[in-house]
Amino acid sequence: MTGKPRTNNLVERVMARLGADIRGGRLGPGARLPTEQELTASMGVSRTVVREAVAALRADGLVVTRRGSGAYVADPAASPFRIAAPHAADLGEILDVMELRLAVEVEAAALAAERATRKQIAAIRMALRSIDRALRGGDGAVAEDFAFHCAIAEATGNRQFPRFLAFLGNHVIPRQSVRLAVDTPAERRAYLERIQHEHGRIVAGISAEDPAEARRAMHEHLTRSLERYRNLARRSVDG
Amino acid sequence: MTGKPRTNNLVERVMARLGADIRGGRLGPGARLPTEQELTASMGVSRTVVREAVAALRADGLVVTRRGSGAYVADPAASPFRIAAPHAADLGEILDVMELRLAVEVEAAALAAERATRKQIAAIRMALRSIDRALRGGDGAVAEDFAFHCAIAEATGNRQFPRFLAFLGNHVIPRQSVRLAVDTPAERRAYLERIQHEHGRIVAGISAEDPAEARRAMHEHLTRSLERYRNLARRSVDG
DNA sequence: TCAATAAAGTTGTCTGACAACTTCATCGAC
DNA sequence: GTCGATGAAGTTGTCAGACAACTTTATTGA
Repeated sequence: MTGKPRTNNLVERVMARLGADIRGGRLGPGARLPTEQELTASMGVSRTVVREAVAALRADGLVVTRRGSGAYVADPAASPFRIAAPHAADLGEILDVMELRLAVEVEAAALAAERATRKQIAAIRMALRSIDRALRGGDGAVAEDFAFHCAIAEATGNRQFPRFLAFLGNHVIPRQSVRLAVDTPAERRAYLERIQHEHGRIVAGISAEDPAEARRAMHEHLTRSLERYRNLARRSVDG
Repeated sequence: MTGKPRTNNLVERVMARLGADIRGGRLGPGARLPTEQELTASMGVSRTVVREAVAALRADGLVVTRRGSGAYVADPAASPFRIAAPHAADLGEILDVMELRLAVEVEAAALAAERATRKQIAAIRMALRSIDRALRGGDGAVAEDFAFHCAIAEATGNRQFPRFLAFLGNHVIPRQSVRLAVDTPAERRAYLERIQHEHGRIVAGISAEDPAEARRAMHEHLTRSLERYRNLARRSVDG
């Protein structure tokens, strides 16, 4: 029924079981975990393995340990927010995360329009020129595109924005790389040029210190990007 | 100079050192960590401690281990995004996170307006009535307010939004509780009524399937909230 | 009844050992 | 000389036992 364990790693097996008990609610906040002795017995592993598993769960913020007393399920309020790397296979999950990214970037553009320093605007402009250069070189300019968006996030003056984007960018920018394979060179050039036009409009909004315009421009830019990706998802599902 | 270690926990001490080496760039992605033997020697702890520290770092996604080969700094692209619970003392950090929340909630309102099912809209309306009831009972309705925002996040149909909000809500809703202490009862009632009026406008936008209006309403609502908090921060700093 | 004390239980740390696997140098055949 | 096989050394994974530090509970005594 349960099948063989997917991993040879004993620590992960113990982690998986305890993690499931916690997240599944069988062990509520504040509940005490089985003692190390009980776990070694019930799972047939050594204390070393149990302790490493608990150490990992502690690092995840799921449990706290009290010497002499036991290990307890942590208050969820104290555990940090995490977004695991979405499985590349799960298109739905990727789309969900992309929407979250859109939310963050749209506001970032508006904040950048309100607060960007001259230096930061110059950095954004430079990133835009880097994309131009890469495009003229026949490149997809994926890295340059990402750097451009990061420059805007930096210009918010809010450290959470670049942090968030830096994470998402690593996972959720299959844009060009995924898409370019299915297009003709002519379509591709047209597509990249339109992208760059959209970028230009975003920069104009920020430079003009017009948050509403910056927001609109970024929103349209990312909505189109999302829409393309959604079509791709539909296509790969239907046919 | 460095002072005594803040923790008695040896595992955390080793984690702190390795984590600092990694995040500080002294150990770049792909770099190999010192062997367990070297770490036991250089830090004067047992192998047990070193192994638990490495297990924790692995759980954090900072390190991957290869049996027979060594432990390596993970590709940052594979490590999950985390927002640690902001220190309550650090007002600037809280404001930063609140801006991130604003970004997410504004888009959530728009998505809810596009996609909410009848059932979801009913849930939002019910949450709104719960706030009403609590207010009439003389309560601050903090929990009910949070539930209202969560209901909107649910109505996006995107699981990432409620997840994100569920985390932030636990940390960043000192709104009323902080503020109410400094106001007269009359001011307080007026304030809460205006909040509720803003809520009503958000619901109207969502019900009318008008994303632009829902977005505007939510944006104004949260911007005011943020502004109040900013003033509070200024006040507590200046005087 | 209540406080001090003892005992049992639990996590934290140390030590030593072996298994499983990787890496690299050495050696031998061609 | 080149290339593959072999073996040794090094490294992580797991097990076992022990003691220290601390908490909780039960016992005892006033």
